[in-house]
Amino acid sequence: MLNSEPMDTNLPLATAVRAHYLFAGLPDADFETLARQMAAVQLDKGDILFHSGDPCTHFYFVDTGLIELSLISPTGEKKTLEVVGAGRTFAEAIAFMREHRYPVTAEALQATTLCRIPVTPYVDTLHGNPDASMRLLADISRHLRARVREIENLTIQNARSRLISYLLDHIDDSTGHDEATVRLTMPRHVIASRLSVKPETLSRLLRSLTDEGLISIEDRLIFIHRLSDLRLYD
Amino acid sequence: MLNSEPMDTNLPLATAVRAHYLFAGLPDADFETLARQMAAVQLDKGDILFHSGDPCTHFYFVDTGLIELSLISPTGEKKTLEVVGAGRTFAEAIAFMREHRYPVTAEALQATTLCRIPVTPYVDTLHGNPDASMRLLADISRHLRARVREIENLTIQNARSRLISYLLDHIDDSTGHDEATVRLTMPRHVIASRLSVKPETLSRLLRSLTDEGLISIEDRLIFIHRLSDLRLYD
DNA sequence: GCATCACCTTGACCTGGATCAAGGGCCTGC
DNA sequence: GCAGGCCCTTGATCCAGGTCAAGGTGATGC
Repeated sequence: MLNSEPMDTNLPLATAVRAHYLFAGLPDADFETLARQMAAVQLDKGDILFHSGDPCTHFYFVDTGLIELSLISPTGEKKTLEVVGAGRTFAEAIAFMREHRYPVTAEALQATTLCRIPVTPYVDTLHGNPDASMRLLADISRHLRARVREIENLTIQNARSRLISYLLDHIDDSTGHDEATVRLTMPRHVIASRLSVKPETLSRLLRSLTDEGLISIEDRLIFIHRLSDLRLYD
Repeated sequence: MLNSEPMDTNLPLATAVRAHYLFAGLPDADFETLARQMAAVQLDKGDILFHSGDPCTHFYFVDTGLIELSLISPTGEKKTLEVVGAGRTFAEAIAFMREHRYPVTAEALQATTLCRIPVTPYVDTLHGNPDASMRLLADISRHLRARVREIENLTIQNARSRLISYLLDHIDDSTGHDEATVRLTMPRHVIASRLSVKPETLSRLLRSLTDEGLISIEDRLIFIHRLSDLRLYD
């Protein structure tokens, strides 16, 4: 279950947070003050860190594990917005939101270690640190850009194109030739939700790409035979 | 056609920009410097101010008129993201984007007067103005929030619910009782695109709400008979 | 060894919204 | 006045993707 404890600023976790670009620009003194107010949080798979609509006072840094950020309808349907892995922060954009409530739900997809950072002290340090403010501006702008892209995908691409874009965006090993591999790090139903389709549809789409000879699949590993061909459909 | 000229800082346009919250926090001297680099822009209906993908160096303040921000697919399909009216800015979030290209296309829906503001000098003034930085952070966060809402609408609501939300969000005259009116300020096909449906579908949806007695329509004016009833479907 | 459960696939069928086609109302220019 | 454009509505039909139902596979526990 969910469990948190004050953080020792000498722990490796503190060092990892320090290195994150949202904190890298801060003077030591400011960071120390902040760090004393951070806490480590442990989550098991399936634990919910916060629900959409909960009052929000902290944002988070992922040390290990995976956090799924999703929207959930009154009828229980879920849309995965993003999956955040080690070394990244999430929910930092809440700092300046009118309604102080999380707009999304955060759930651990596996056992996860987080660093919880209180927003108010962080915002306070921004006042004296133009550089840090610029970094946060860049960060939030990047999120905004990503959301605009998502809307673009949802409205002017179909499910097949979204899957292809997803594959092309998640290549982990490109041999440099016209082929590549993608390792699926999340359960397929999470990927389906990220792509805004049902798992059945994802399964059928992967099937049809396979049948057309564009990819082949071995468990969680997907081989893209000809990147150039795949991109034609993007 | 598109036409621009350097701006006299004594013009009413400069006063209007000065009053906008992104500038209200700036010291006079900083604003003066900025204002000297601004220019007024006139657009006719249908003029395109910039296309998605164009290099971006300016953002804009709308003095009069309406600007449609949209995404356009290679096959020419258009999705309206937002329509910006008098007194508001747009494209300010480009300031911190990696790729210095507009992510959307901006088109005048009617004759429009804008003030064009160069990004770089604006960002420069932010360094010395923590308050202005905070305002921009709040502004971009609000945009981000709006996009997340849009994704929520697109994925977990259907077209009918989106229309109902739209109506409820655009009430201009609420008598205080359980009824209200909505004036459609844009052509229906633009509203359709904002809702991510085809004009035919919007027409049919309005028809069915009318048939169910929830609303009645008189040209560009929609009467909501019982707000409470309409909200049940939201 | 086998029950259970999570995860995934496959098939048959359904449906919301798109597409295609036609027509009506109302401007604007000649 | 009327020709040519929007802009919008309505009807008929289509289809991408959802829903429902039935397995299959593999991991975990007893």
